[in-house]
Amino acid sequence: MTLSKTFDPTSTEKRLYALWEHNKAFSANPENTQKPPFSIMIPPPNVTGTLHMGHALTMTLQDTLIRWKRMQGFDALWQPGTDHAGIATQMVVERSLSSEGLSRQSMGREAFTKRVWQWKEESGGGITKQLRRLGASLDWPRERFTMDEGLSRAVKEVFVALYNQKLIYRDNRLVNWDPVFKSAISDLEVENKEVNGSLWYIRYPVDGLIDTTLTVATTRPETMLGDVAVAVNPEDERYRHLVGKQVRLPLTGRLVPVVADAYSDPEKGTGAVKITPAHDFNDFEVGQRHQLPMISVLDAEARITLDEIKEDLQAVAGLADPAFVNGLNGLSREDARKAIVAELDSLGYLEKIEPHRHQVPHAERGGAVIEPFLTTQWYCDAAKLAGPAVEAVEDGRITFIPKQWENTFFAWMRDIQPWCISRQLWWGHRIPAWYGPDGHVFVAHDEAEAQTQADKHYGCAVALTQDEDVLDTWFSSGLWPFSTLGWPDKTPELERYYPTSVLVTGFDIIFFWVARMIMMGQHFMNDVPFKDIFIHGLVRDERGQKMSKSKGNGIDPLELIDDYGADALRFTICSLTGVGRDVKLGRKKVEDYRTFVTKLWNAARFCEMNEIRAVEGFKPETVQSALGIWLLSETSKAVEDATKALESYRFDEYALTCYRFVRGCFCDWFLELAKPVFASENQDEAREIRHVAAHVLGQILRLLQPVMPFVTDDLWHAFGFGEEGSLISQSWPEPVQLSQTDNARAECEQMIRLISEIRAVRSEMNIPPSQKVPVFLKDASTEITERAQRWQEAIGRLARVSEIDILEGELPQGCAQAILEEATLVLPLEGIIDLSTERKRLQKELTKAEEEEAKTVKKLSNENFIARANPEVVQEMKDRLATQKEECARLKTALARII
RNA sequence: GGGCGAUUAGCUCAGCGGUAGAGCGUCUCGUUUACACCGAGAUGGCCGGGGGUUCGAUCCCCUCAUCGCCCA
Repeated sequence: MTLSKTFDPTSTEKRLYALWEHNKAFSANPENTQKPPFSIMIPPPNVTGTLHMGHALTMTLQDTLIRWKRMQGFDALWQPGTDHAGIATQMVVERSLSSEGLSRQSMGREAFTKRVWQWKEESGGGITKQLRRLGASLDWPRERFTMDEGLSRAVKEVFVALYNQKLIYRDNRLVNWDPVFKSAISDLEVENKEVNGSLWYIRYPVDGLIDTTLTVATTRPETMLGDVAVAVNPEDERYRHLVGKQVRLPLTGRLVPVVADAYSDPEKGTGAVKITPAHDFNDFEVGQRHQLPMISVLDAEARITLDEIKEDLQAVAGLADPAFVNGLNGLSREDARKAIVAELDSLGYLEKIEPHRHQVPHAERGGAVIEPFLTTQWYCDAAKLAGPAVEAVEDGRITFIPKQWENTFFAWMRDIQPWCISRQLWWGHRIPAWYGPDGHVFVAHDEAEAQTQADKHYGCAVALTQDEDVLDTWFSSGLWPFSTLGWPDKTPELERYYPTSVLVTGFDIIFFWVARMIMMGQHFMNDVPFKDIFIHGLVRDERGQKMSKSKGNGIDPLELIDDYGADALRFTICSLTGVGRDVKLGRKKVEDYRTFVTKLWNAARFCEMNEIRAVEGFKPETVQSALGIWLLSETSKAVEDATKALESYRFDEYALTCYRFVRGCFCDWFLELAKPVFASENQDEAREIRHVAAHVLGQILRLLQPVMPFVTDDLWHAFGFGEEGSLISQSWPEPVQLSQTDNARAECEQMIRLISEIRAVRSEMNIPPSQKVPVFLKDASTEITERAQRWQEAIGRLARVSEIDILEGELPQGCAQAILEEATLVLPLEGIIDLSTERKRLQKELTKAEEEEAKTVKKLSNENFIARANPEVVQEMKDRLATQKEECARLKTALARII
């Protein structure tokens, strides 16, 4: 076959991916005990999700690792799947219902759930198709979904077990409440946003002291209906005399105590703070410390409700009017606030209003202002589960890369709060708890089991009703590393792939997901879920801005793949993934790295044109030519570096190593130096160089397969290395140890330096490449001379040299000169160059060389250096000085020769 | 307020005790049998400021500044 002029990513990607899938090239094989296992769990994307750059980043890294390990001979499992994303999915389906004039309430739970499943089958999981476009080699037949039967069984099993172990319980406490969804949400799903608000200063009359008021400052005046105390700092002299007294609340007329509590900050506001335990997390704790009642005055939709206070409303002239308060019933938070502030103002209890910037909690999804809300929810005792999870990281069974994330993990785990696991949604794992007529709870795997428990408990048959709520999506995600492998059954997969090898994810879900997997894994599997955790950064745009829909600065990875190919995108991502750094990615970067794909393609075309084909049984040890040995040893170095880079998750170094080797070594030097060999009479050498080229091209394709799977496989097949689609299952290259490479290396490196020197002189002297120039060697060793003779053809082509010879006698007029070790390269250019330019050029070189020499001299003249530094370093400096001195001397001589 | 990270060439980033590097950009030259999605060459840096440790600091320690993230 003949390679087309350019690489066509689109058709190649489509063809190869289908072929790989057809060949089951991504399949793990738990029965194959010959190979050691290596496994990665995909962080399950949201089933409503579409591929964004964040996915492209994390999946590219994972795919690179899994492809690399597969080549290294591991039985590699990359476990695919998606999660059911309770809130997000329910939102999506409710939105489409509302466009049909329907609502979830009107259709009922069962019909709604059915509808969600229907949506999932038809439109959900589109991301799995998109991952294929990226080239992700996931073991698709093993794809899982958190709502699958198997995973649901795991969820029930875990819930029941934790309940029986008293690690799951019900509790009435404050939760973060989304008043739009009317559901509890996790602390972690709350985003605090700084907003411009106000601080309202309100006077509370002190009971029994005429004309004495205590002024509280608050950001939420509407909650004063539910105030149960005013707190002042016990150290605060201003208020000490008031502690133990009571104040009368404006509007409601209730009496509440003044308590001393360190929570009150004397520096903030007036130093006196109103306490509303049912509507503020800090106040809740103050309330508990002082055994204060909790009064809710907002309902599930964050509207004023008077249910708990209407009995106690008092009429106090000029202070409290029950009619006003009754009028607030059903008002939104915002409207109630306006009405209350206006009323306080007109009654004269509003002292002042100050502008105030403060944090307001918002729901991450939907964006509603979160309301702390007092409800009964299911909780998981995360503190108990955290212990063994922390230990696993402490004793090194789990390693974070980069390590500093361990501190973040520890800090959160050591102060972990009870985990609210119930959600007031319909889409998710319904809580396996049933209630008897008196509210007694029975937790069981299914209704029958609950019924049996109930029958026993009550001594007679009673009707049970199941808990309406579902579990937090992260509850099921926390089980992902073992539930996907078949737990609670003892499957071969579970036995073989748990614990998994590495988890690759972003730092934004360390708490949400990573920590929970470790807790659940330790508790139920009695082992860590993964050994390494590679935490990568976030994808940002070129200017370092976070990509977001609202900013409109996001880039669609699929568009990039369409325009530049998946290989280019993947290579760009790897190149930019340093340790612990965000990835700034723009279209331009991908465009730039695409040139590398093209370069590889063109190099391959050159090889093809020169009849370079895969050679069966090639033995690197038999290579005789300096060029061949040099390339093979450079290849070994690249293989070693690339492997080391991948071993330490240095994707940037891996990419860079390949880039430099292919471009800087293989293309720029080897192929160029090979041209004269191919053109020469020496058929033996030409054949050998062809074989070396073929071998190294094969090594390059192997090295790049993990990151650029498409173009490499295409070439692999084209060059006859193997069947189409077979590169993925080839072995990872190993460095070869050649004996006696020193001479060959020295020779090639010296000739490269020689060519570079001549090129530099020519370029600086502005000699056009079309003009060939002879080069004479002065003071050259026989070694250089012989080498230069042997490489005459190559030097001629690459340095545009007409002939290279030893300089007999004196320098001709008008020469340019360059220093190469002990030799001086002389380019006779009379009439072509301006002598003063050459003088300036040499003078500049000399100045630079003298500066370097001076540095070394300074160092060596420091007695302390000689006495205290490592002797090897001292010797190195002495050698360096000798070289520098010689170079300076030669440059001076060269300068002196210019008349 | 607490914690973490960053600060190196115009830009994006490596390096992290012993002559400051890459890619992109810029400038110059160029179409020599793979490649203009190209080649050759050059230009470009008080390695954020100050102090300390050391024979020697971009690198280790302290401190300040600026920016970013997380937690309150």
